[in-house]
Amino acid sequence: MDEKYFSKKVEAKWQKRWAETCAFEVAKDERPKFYQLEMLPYPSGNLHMGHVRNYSVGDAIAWFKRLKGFNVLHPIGWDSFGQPAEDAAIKRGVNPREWTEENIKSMQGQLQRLGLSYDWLRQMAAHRPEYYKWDQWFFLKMYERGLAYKKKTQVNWCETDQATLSNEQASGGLCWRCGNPVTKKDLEQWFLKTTAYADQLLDDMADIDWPQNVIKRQRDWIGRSTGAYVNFEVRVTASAVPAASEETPKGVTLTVFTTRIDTIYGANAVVLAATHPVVEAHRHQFSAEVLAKIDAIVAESSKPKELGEEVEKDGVDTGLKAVNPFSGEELPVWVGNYVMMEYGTGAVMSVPAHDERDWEFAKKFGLPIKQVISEPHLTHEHHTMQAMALEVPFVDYGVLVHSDSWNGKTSDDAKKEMTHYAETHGFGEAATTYRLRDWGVSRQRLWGSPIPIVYCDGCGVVPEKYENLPVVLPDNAPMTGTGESPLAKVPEFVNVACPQCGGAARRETDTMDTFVDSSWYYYRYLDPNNSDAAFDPALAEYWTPVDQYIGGDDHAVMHLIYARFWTKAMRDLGLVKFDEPFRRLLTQGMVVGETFFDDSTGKRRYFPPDQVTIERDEKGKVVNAFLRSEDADEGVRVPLKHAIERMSKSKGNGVDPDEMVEIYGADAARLFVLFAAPVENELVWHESGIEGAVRFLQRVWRFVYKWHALFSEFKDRTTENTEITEKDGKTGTDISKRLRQKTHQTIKRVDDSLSTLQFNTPVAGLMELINALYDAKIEPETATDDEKFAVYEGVRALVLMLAPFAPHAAEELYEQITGETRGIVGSGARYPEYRADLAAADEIEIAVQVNGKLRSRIMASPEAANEELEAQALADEKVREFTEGKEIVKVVVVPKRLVNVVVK
RNA sequence: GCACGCGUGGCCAAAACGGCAAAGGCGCCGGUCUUAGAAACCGGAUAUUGAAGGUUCGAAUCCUUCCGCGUGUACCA
Repeated sequence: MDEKYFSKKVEAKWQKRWAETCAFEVAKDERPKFYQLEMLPYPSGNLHMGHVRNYSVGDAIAWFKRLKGFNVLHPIGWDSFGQPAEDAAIKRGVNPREWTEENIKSMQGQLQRLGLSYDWLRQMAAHRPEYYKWDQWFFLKMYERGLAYKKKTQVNWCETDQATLSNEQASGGLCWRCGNPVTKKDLEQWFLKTTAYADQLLDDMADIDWPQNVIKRQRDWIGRSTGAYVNFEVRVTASAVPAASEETPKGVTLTVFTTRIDTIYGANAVVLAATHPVVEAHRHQFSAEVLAKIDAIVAESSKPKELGEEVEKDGVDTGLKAVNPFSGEELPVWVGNYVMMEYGTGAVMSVPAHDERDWEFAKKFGLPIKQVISEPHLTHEHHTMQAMALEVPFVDYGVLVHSDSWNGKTSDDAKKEMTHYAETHGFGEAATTYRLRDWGVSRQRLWGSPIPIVYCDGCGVVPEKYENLPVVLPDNAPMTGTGESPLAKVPEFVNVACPQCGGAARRETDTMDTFVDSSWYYYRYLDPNNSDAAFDPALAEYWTPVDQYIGGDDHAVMHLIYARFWTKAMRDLGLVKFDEPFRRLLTQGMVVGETFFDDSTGKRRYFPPDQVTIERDEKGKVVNAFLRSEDADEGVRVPLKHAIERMSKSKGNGVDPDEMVEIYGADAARLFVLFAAPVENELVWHESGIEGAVRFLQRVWRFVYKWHALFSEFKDRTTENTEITEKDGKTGTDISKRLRQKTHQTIKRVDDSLSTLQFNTPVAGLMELINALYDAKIEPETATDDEKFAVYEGVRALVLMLAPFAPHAAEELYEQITGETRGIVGSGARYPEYRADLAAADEIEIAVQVNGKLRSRIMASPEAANEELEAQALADEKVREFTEGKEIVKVVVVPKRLVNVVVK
């Protein structure tokens, strides 16, 4: 054993050993399984610290579960379709496939140098025909079941990326990739019917263990709201219509969606989206002024909007009238810019007294405001005097007033009864609407899975035959970056015989959104080489669902909704038997770093840290930062500002994982990343922090080095039954007893922490344990048998518990102390056994307070009765000083913790 | 604007049910070693837990208000 810890040597040795022994390759067996999954990376060519964090966490869990006796499936693959490959092709003229394959190769090397315990034989890559064949297979299955369909719509279009975006990808009106505003464009698109599963997507979240914020975002995204459709009959009044127009549309009704049918007596108008069909149908009846206004609203709404921009209410009275079916009142029909055709029916009843938007609208256009819901205790007032003027809209539930026979009902009751009334009278029904839209999957891109559809003049839209899959991407498509489908320019691809009639036909030239690939990749890992099916359902039955999924929360609505949708569709195809793919989800925070910049010119100019001189005060707080003199213009001291920002090359605060591994070792890098902050928090990268991780590993190493010769005399060292008889812990010295106590407390602490997905606290626990081993000051030469055993037990446990965080070092140390050459994984070593009797002290310290202030401590057995503790506390000398001559009001005893004496 | 989350030494952070005088790491200070520094090792100091009220025998932990920060979201009827 080397006296010092050399990370490179240890890591090389164990990476080689693991590979040779196929240590992490698994197959179905008798053990309980654990499926540990991390979000697969896009093969950009470079790993960044965010990946390191994600995969270090996953690897820690994988190791922990292995030590706990599970058969752990821990795979990795490549999300290798997507835009950057195309960009590289356009910019540098490289072949996207070759570019992608090379990147995969280099990133795999980076992952291996980190020593991540993946089963490499299970890798999948989305861009390979063996994989995307099954994208197409699924697409056809969905097509058969009506879950894939084509329609012409306004799609979200990013001018910068020249790409269509799904609703999820255009959230907030900004492109998810480049952050630029999104515009609208009319295109024929393929859609997957995510809305068919809207209720399940919402309701099944009750059964999964996910972070609250992700669940909330999905819930908001699906946006189910329950209410009612209510029909308003449209009338055209003579006065509002140009004289030329004679026709009075008969039987035209406007259906509005409302969640507050109880407020219907307060409606002052029906407001329509500018593109509402009823508006379109009556265009010829509107005055030029009205038409101009409507067109202006349409034009305005298709413009890109800045994030956070408030759009002022606008609208126009069309002159049409609609009849409130409850009150019979005739209401004006307006067009309003705040009503969206995409939601509900594109028509709302405007109730200004009880809705903020309607309130604003009514205020702007001077429409009447009538209160029909009252706070319960004010109901009486509303009936004895005129409605009091509201100062703000009253949007809460309450009691109905000014609503004919419904007066006095609560909002809750009225909603139910009025909906029922509308139903029985044929002018409405209960209804549920969703914000969730179907998933637009067509992309006018090359680097994705071709959509397996053929257009035949004779037969129309024809699905490709299953036996013709995969529809392979041609290698020679011209890439122009103009936004047209590159595949359309490849005649050999486009021109094809119709699968149905054999006649001349054309292929669909759009490809699928790359989120299709990531919707089911975790099933392909189960059976990566299967050429007859996406995977064998029998394997899925053993390995899936995924037990623990880890990734960034930027995928909270996109990937995670699509993957859930896909699983439900697969379930209905009979491929899996569960509803949810990911039992437990963990979202890790960003890795950020300190940046230094000069913004005196109004623009931020960033400088890498090695060009910066930092001044600190006596406590170490940064007070000033300057551009290092040799890098600045002569004689000028340039003050710099500093901030904590997301790592990026342009800001000079990026950290290259390879470099960290080179300098400090993979173990230290991983240990630091796990220790520095709770996983879900931001992680601020400090170079000094990783040095601390190295110091800790060295500290453990030194301790093992000091003892390993002695341990080698023990026989059968892999278990706790050494020749040194294990004592029951009661007969040993105080020192060995205390050490064993710390060891067993740590065993429990680390176990509990890892089970609850905390990674920083168990590392702290291991640090405390090594500190305790040093602090015990036991020397190999002079130690008693008890002490030797206590040290051995502590070290062995420490090393095993270290494996999830620093596996290479743990393996090496384990071999050194136990002599086991097959290693931790190879020998199937288990997590150390916790013994509660040893973790508990036989005498514990009890704090004694007087009036809540700590005044003394007493020693007592953990089993001591409350009365005993009370008596002992009252008898305590220091306590008596404070209770002397005072009346004891009461004594509070917290078993095993403290006694509080309350005096007056 | 709305919703949610957070605020603990200079920094990152830990503390089941409210219960000891608030872990661990980084940084800082001192010492050993060294010609000196760095590294390494050893030792040390550092916190009325954002503010103000309240509940309680007892509050970092619960409640109220305020301040500060972060995230999500935007006319969803």
